[in-house]
Order: sequence, then structure tokens, then C-alpha cells
Amino acid sequence: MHRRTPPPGRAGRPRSATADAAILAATRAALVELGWSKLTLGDVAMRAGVAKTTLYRRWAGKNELVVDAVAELFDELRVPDRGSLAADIEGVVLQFAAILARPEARSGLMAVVAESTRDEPLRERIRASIVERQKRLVLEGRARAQARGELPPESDPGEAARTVDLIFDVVAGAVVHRTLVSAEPADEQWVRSFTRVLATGLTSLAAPPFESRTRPDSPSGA
Amino acid sequence: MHRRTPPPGRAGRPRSATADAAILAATRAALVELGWSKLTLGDVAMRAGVAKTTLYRRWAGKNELVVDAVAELFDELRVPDRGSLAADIEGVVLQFAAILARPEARSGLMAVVAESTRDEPLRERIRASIVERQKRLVLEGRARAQARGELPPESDPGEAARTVDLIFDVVAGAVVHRTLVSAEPADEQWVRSFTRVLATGLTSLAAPPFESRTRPDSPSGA
DNA sequence: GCCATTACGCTACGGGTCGTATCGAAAGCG
DNA sequence: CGCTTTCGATACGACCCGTAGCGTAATGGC
Repeated sequence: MHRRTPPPGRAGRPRSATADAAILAATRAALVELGWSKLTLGDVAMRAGVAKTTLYRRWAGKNELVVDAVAELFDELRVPDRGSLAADIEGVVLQFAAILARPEARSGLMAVVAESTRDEPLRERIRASIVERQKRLVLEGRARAQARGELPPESDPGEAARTVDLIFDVVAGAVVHRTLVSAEPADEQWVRSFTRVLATGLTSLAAPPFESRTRPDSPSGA
Repeated sequence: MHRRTPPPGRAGRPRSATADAAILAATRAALVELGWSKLTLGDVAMRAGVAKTTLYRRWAGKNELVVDAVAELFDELRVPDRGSLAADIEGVVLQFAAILARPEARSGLMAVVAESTRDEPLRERIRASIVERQKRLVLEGRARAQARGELPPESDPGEAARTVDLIFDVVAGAVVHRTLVSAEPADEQWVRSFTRVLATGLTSLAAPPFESRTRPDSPSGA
């Protein structure tokens, strides 16, 4: 979880797990009060009641610290079984939107993503601790929809993986853009409209073999 | 365009327009070489060949400067008339993806968006100089689709505005998430898959009273 | 229980950036 | 030609960074 991990089996005084939690909580509090740019590690250390040097022993810098602090916000994400693909998507999107409505997530998430464009290890860190967890939800929802018969079972595994990636980018991207760029809440009305478009597009494309979609008078299909 | 605008009608030495272009170009160059976090205004001034004080006379700070520098990248966006809604969306998305593939856009755009979560004037600045320009493309593409008969003419203007906002968040959000978070190129294959899902979802939802194009066995009336 | 080992709190430090103030020179406008 | 405003240059205090050094606290091995 941390960037600077001590060799685990060794002897000596162990690292305080209490300090870890205090530091991450203090980081989120500082994100709320100060935002990303004005957040300083010295301030975080003071809030957490630890020395600044302790912070540098565990994290390489501001980026890594904030990634860990924000990642914990996404722990609560679950896929509620609401009986249909559309309803399931609605549930997940609403949870995702609720997290992004919190100021500590808004301030921190996009900032570290921006930093990650020039820092490959940081990007991998974000992928492993935040993105991958979200993508698992898409896989779970897809499996349920297949079990219900709303989506066909995966034929080509490569094609299936690409589809999951596509859905993930569409869902997460739309919610993020709505809340952070358009700066309007992803409330129930919006989520319902969005879900309807996405679910319709997915099922309409996946259900027919491909050709019968555009031309009702196609000779080859029947 | 600038944050600190001099009273335009007054006398005295006018501001150098050459310096403006040089500063914005230098900002983009610094974004490519250094990224957002390591970009310093002193460095930009040196690259542009102007004094640091000149920079502060025109822009309030790093945020506003980078917004203007990045906004110019989106000037080239156009809606190519390719004959169908799906093809038009594909064209716009490909252009958008091409811009986001440039490092100066990747580094700068998300950073200022992150900053804007705690800076309302900055958010308004981004909206006016970047987002609004993009949204006009959606309106243009929508009008063409209506003229072709692919989309019904707008019935409720409020509902139409909400739909445009939704489409915009989905398109821009998906491309941004694909290129910056998933860090994979929005190439032609991806854009085609994405466009197919979106266009299908839109037409299938908007068109039911039009033609029965989705389900050949659909009972046409009720 | 003693000792090696590691983490911790604290302080101090050089280095860098920030944003501003100041001043003399330059460039338009009437 | 005077008035006005910008420009370049320099200097400045303030802040934060990231690390080093040191004495102390907490473990595990023996």
C-alpha cells in the first residue's frame, strides 16, 4: 500500500498502524479545507500529530500520499442486485456519484490523475488501488446480466475484455465529467437518463447478431 | 481572454500582442517538458523572453495562464459532415482524441480541472473558453441529425437541453477517461465501438415513433 | 534482562519558488 | 512634446521542500 515499505520480516520497532490511519485521515481533512495545491506535507503531519520525517519515511511524496488517502474512499463500492442490468448500473453509478460529491475526492482524484500523465509509476499505483477495484464492479454486473439473459455469454474473450473496458470508460468518464467539469450533480434524474442510453445501446447491439439492427428489410438475417 | 485586462480605451503604451503569443507558446512548451507540477512562472517567462513581472500583469497565476494556453488547442475542433449521425460523432471524437493525445493537453487540462473544484472563477473560465466551445459541436451535430431525420425535432426545449448536456458529458468524459485514466489510445477501433453504442442508444430511445429499426419482430403499434 | 535494530519526534538547514515592490527606460496617444 | 501605461530588471521576505542529524522509544533475538 505504501511506496516505501520496510522489509517485513526484520527486527526492530514496528511502524505504528495508528499513525497510518491518522495520516490518511489528516490528508483527507486537509484536502477538504485546503484543496490539492495548497496542501502541504508539513500541515498534514501537524494535523496527524506526527513528525514530518515520519511522513517521508512512508510515502515518497504528496502524490503517493493522496492516492492512498483517496483510494480508501472507494472501498465502500458494491454492486447491488436490483434485478436488471439497467437498475444495477443505476445503483453503481449513484454510489460512484456520491463518492465524487465529497470534496476530498473531487480535489484529490483529478489532481493525481493529472500528475500521473508524467509519472508512470504513479499511474500504475492509481490503476492498482483505484481503477482496478472499480472495473471489477463492471465485470460483476456483466456476469449478472449474462445470468439473467440480458447479455449473451461471452463468445470471444478478447472482444469481451474490450467491451468491459469500453463500458468502464463510458460510465466512469461520464460521471466524472458531469460532476467535475460540468459541475452539476449526478442526481437520480441524470443517472436514469444516462443509464437508459447506455443500457439501450448495449442490449440493442449485443442482442441481435449485428446486421439486423440498421436495416429492417435486410434479406440475409431471417 | 486574460484575467487582468487593462481598461481598453485608455491611452499609454499598449500591451505587446507578440508577448502574449510567446507566453502562451512557452507555457505549452513548458507543459510538454516539465508537466504541470514542475512548471514555474519564472521558467515560462524566461522561455518567452519576457520579464516575470510582465506575466503577473496579465494573468493572475499559473491556473489562469494554463487555461488560456490549453484553450487554444481546442480552436481547431470542427464538425465534419460525413452523412450520418454515427459518422459525425466518430469524426468529432477522433479530433478530440487527437488533441488529448498531445502531452501539453494531457498535462494541463486535468490539472486545471482539479484546481477548479476549489476555485469557482477558474471553473467559469474553463467553462467559457473550453467547454462551451465543445458543447457547440454537440448542438451542431444534433441539428444535422435532425435535418437528416435521424433524430426527431426538439419537442420540449428543456428536455432537449438536458439531452445535449448528457451527450456532451458522455462523449467528452469517455474520451478523457480512456486517454488519461486508462491511458490507452482512443484509436479508430475504440472510437467505432464507442460511437456504435452511443448512437444506438440515442436513436433507439428517440426514434420509437419513427421506424421500427431495433426489433424486426416488434409489434409495431402498441 | 541485555543488545542490536528499527521507528519516532524534534530541530535545523540549503535550495527553490512565490508574488510584490521599485525604478528607469521605452512606446504609444493627443 | 508631455502624459500615460507597459516593459525589463533586480531585489526582497515569506513559504515550502526534502534531508540530515541526534537523542529517545519500542520491538525481537539471544
